[in-house]
Parts: sequence; C-alpha cells; structure tokens
Amino acid sequence: MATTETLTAERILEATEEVLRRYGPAKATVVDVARALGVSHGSVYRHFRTKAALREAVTERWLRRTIDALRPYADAPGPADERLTGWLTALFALKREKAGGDPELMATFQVLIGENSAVVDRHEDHLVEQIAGILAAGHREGVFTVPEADLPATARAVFHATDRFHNPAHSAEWSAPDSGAAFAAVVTLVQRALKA
Amino acid sequence: MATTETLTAERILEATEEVLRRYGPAKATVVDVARALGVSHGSVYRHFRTKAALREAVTERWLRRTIDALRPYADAPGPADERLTGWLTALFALKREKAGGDPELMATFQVLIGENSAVVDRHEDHLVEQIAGILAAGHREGVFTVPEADLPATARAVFHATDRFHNPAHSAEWSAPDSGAAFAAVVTLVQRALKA
DNA sequence: GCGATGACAGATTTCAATATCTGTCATCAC
DNA sequence: GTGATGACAGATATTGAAATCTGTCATCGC
Repeated sequence: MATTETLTAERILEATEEVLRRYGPAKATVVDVARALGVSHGSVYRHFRTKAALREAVTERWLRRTIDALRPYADAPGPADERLTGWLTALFALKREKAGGDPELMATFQVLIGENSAVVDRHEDHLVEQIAGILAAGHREGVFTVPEADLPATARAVFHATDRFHNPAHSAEWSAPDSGAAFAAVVTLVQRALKA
Repeated sequence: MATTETLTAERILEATEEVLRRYGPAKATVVDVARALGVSHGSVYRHFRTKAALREAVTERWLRRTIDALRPYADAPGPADERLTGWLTALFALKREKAGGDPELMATFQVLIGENSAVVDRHEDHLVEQIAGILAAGHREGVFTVPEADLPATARAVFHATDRFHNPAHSAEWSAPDSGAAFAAVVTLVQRALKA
C-alpha cells in the first residue's frame, strides 16, 4: 500500500537483502520483508514458496554479482599468465574489501552460504570455468604447459589452492598484515606449476 | 576423594578432554571436570587460572598430538618429493579420519580452535617448519628447484595451498566422493611448482 | 479472473524468573 | 606449610509461558 509499483520477485529480493543487512540472518523474518515493502507477508509467499527459497534466491543474486564483477578480468586482453594473476588478485581484493568494509554483512552472507551449499557449488563451478578459460587460452598461447586433458582438473586445483584467499570461511585471516604476501607466494607457486 | 592419586595438570587435562567429548564445548563446565575427578572445582583452579586457560591447554595438547603423528613422515627416508606427498597425504588422512570418525568431536575441537588463535598460529608454524625441512632436503638433493632464499615463504605457500585439505573449517567437504581426487590434483600442482 | 489480504494452526523465538557456573578466598585436614 | 575444600558474589545459562513467525487458504477488491 505504500507504493503503487507492482510487486515483483526482484523488488522482494532487494527488500530481503536490505532486511538481512539491517537485522542479520537470525532476526530477519518474512514479515519484516513484507513490512519493508508495505504488503502482507502472504504476498511474499506468492513469489517465493518458502523462507528458505527466498534466502536461497538472495544468496544466488549475491554470488552472481561476484561472477559478473570478475568476468572482465577473465576476458581481459594480454597474456594468460598475467590474466590469471589479475583474476585471482581481483577475486581476493573483492572478497577482502567486502569482508573488511562490512564484517557484519560478510557474517550474514556466510550464514546464507552455509545454508545453501547447492547454490555455492554452482557458484564455484562458474568461477572454475572462468579459470579454465584462462588456462585454455594460456595453453593455446604456449604460456602454460599443463597437458590439455588435465585442464579442467587443474583449473579446479588452482581454485582449491587459492581457497584460503577467497573462501569466506577464512575471512578473519584476510586482515592480517602479511596476508598479501601469503597470497602472492601462493600465486607464484601456482604460476610456476602451470609453466613448469 | 574417588582416588588417592595426586591431582596433576595432566590428569585434569585428560578429564577435561573426556568431559568435552561427552558434553560438547558449550556444556562442558569446570564443575563437570572436577566431578569427573572426584575433587572440588576449587582444586582445578589451583592448576589452571581460568576456564579459558584450561581449554587452551587442552587445545594445545590435541594439536601437539598431530605434530607428533606427522613427524615420522617429515623425517622419513627417501627422496624429498615423495616425502612431501607422503607428509601431505598423511596430514589429510589424519584430519579426514578424525572428522569422519567422530564429527561431533571434530566440531568440539573446531570451537576450541576458534577460541585459541594464538595456539593455532604456533601449531601452524610447527607444521610449516616440517614442510620447510622437507623442502630444504629436496633443495640439497636437487629434486626441488625453488631458490633457497624463498624456501620459508614457499613452505608456507605449500601449507596455504593445501589449506582446504587440512583446515578443520573445511571438514564438511572432506566426505565428498571426489575430495581425494581434488587433493591429488592440488598435490600434483604443488609438485610441479617445486620442480619447475 | 487475478493478485493481494489477513485469520489461523503449528512451529519457533523471546523474555524474565530461576538455577547453575566461574573465580575467589577464608578455612580446614594432614 | 601445603594442598584441598566449599560458601559466596557476580556472570552466564536454562526453562517454560507468552509472543511472534511460517506457511496455508478462504475471501476480498479491482
């Protein structure tokens, strides 16, 4: 009743994210979301079957934003080894910035991530695909010497090897003064492996 | 009063571990520990200034056991590259076995680990030292080509790159059917880097 | 007809009273 | 004298009654 705009899934997701931001994952309720939109909570249930589905959709939206922010680095011009370092650095910077800038929001999304492992798995697949794209280009360019058949497994290995620098479970460690050096050392290790 | 044995720090630690195992980290109290030993809780405070100090000591003991279990692999005979793979595999197997065999106990120690980051940092230093020892041997043998000056940073990078396979924060992922393959892929990556 | 509503049942959470725990210390037993 | 005890104060946790939330659905207004 507050506005005359149509109630869309998108508007509900936006309001849900705002409510999560304000109240945190433990206290955010569907009633809060409805109140923020000026509608009854029954209307929210018209667009999302359950509260869990709503939170899952918010999680998915948030993760997709990361994917989209990274795509330019995956598709950047230049040699593949530099692109890989650029992409990994961008991922680390993005996550570290989010964790440092608003630790509470980070904690909120960590809870959501824990609730929606299937969504997170798909997200990981997308990130690994971006890495795989860079590795394939590097293989064509002759910069990377990993056998072509191993590329998918290697892309995932690169993702896993850098886990500590993008997995939110480690966000507490990113504020350490030497985390940048530790990250650089792992990237160096990975680059050596790919060029071996 | 239950026994005539002397009350030692060691006996208290053993009882504390048992109480933690039985009740979990949230419900285990100093009174429980005293009860298990048949003494008053005041006597426990004679050996440990606070409950936090007691829990820290238990954490330290538990982590030291891991260090001791791994030392044979660090000091094993044979070429350094094989020793490194053996050591990493032993670490992963050890952690996975503990996590799979008794998930609740694992969750308990994850809580303790979260409470005692200083102890954990020292533990990590010990593990990194074992890796560094293997890398140094590999350098002498000519198996690893990493510059000698980089060895300490590289040892830590190897530890970080394999984080996902020994950090308890990831224990939920270790039961996945492809975790063994993912681990092998990362070890392969690390070996390629060291021999590059 | 179509999306929105709000009353409702059962599940979950909150809140305040009650109980237990942590850490101290004067006292006790040997 | 040494080490153990248990009463105590303040902090923390438990409990159960009351409030709120989730998810459904018959009904409403456009």
